[in-house]
Amino acid sequence: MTELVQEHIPQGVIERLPTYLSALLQLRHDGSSTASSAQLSELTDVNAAQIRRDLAYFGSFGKRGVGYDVGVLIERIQRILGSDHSHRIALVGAGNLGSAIASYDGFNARGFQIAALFDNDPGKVGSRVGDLVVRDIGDLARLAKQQNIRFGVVAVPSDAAQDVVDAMVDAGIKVILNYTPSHVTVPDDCRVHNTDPVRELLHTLYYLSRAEALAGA
Amino acid sequence: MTELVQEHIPQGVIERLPTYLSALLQLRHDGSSTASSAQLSELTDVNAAQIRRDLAYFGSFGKRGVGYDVGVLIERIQRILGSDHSHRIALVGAGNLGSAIASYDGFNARGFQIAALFDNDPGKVGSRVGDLVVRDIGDLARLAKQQNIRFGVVAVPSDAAQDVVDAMVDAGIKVILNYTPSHVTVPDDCRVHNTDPVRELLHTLYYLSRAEALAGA
DNA sequence: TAGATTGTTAATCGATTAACAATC
DNA sequence: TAGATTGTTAATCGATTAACAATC
Repeated sequence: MTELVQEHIPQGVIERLPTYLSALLQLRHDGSSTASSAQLSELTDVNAAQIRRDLAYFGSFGKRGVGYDVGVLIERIQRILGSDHSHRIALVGAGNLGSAIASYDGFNARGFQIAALFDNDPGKVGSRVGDLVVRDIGDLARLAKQQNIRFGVVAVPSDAAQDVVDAMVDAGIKVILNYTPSHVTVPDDCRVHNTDPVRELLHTLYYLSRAEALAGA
Repeated sequence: MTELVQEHIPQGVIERLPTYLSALLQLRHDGSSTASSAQLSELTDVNAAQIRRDLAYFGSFGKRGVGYDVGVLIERIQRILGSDHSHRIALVGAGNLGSAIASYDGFNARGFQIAALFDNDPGKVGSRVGDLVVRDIGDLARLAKQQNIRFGVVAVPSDAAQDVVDAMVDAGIKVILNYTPSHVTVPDDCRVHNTDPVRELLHTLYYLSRAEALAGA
């Protein structure tokens, strides 16, 4: 029996699922076993009708008059997203940023595991960063293929970004998180997400400027 | 003479302006003096008609038959966003992550300046990180008010996040970039942006799972 | 003038939300 | 049964885009 899924699901829906999941994980952590769309709305700043509508794209997971079972909904959303099992990540760059990412506790808790840490500095290769031993960047392709790693995180100096990305693509990595401000290119079957803090600041700056203009006027 | 600006501008428009700005800065860096909406479309993956439509919310900046003057458009977008002058940022946390952010070269290049770095560890206070001297977190409010700092970046351990955010709010900071996985709360007149890499990975994971399901079937 | 490209309209497309019957 | 809340419809709202007259 195959799952019934509508042919096209709006991107906005997919982007909100992780938000719902975060809220649900928090609810479970706090000991709640059920949640209504109204409660989820409170926690996520998403309209309650929209939450129900979004979930309905994938099936009916709630009980009328009762709400949603937190555990069940977590499981269903994780299944939909494909995070019902752990995914391995290759992290490249063992400097300050790489070390910070390697010890970031947000990955493991939510289905991602940093499987290997690479650097091109012979002085760093072999040293430990948290639980990881720094490996030579030359081993990336072999290890990534061996372990079927499809996620990569780039935490190297800007001017090395494209080279690292190219190496990741060659290694079969499909989703890349780029922490450098460099614009990098990848083939069509890969995705890059640039974590550009300035872009976010610029966008909020617009609203801030207007609020201050109003207050000052 | 006041600027003519429509009463309401869609949020999507505001969110795309930084994208256009990045492309234009790159074009200027590469020596181009004019750009058509078709060229910008190529660089940004945004429909050319939409770029023209978006810009038209704020005025008419181009020349028919010619295109947009890169320098002029950069200046106009920076003026619209409020990034035509530099903004000071207070960074809290002088660990690996804080040190990496302090030396991130993407801020200065685009109108943001890390004005001060704070930590609560007496062993770190007074030491240097790049060009900055680590200051005591107790000095945040005084310095932020003195220098009219309205941007804050949180790079501390998760369990200290809310305390730091509270201190930032007290110090008059209005826009906060939270690098911890903790959910933090702020008053209505402040904005928090959580840089949650897992959220982005989860969302791309959905598409990746489907692509692989198709390929495997 | 001929060619190019903007600014803008009007049509399409898609997402959001209020409302409510179904039902736990 | 009465109360609550889902799942879903239908209406609204808003954003995207093709098309083209204006014009450099």
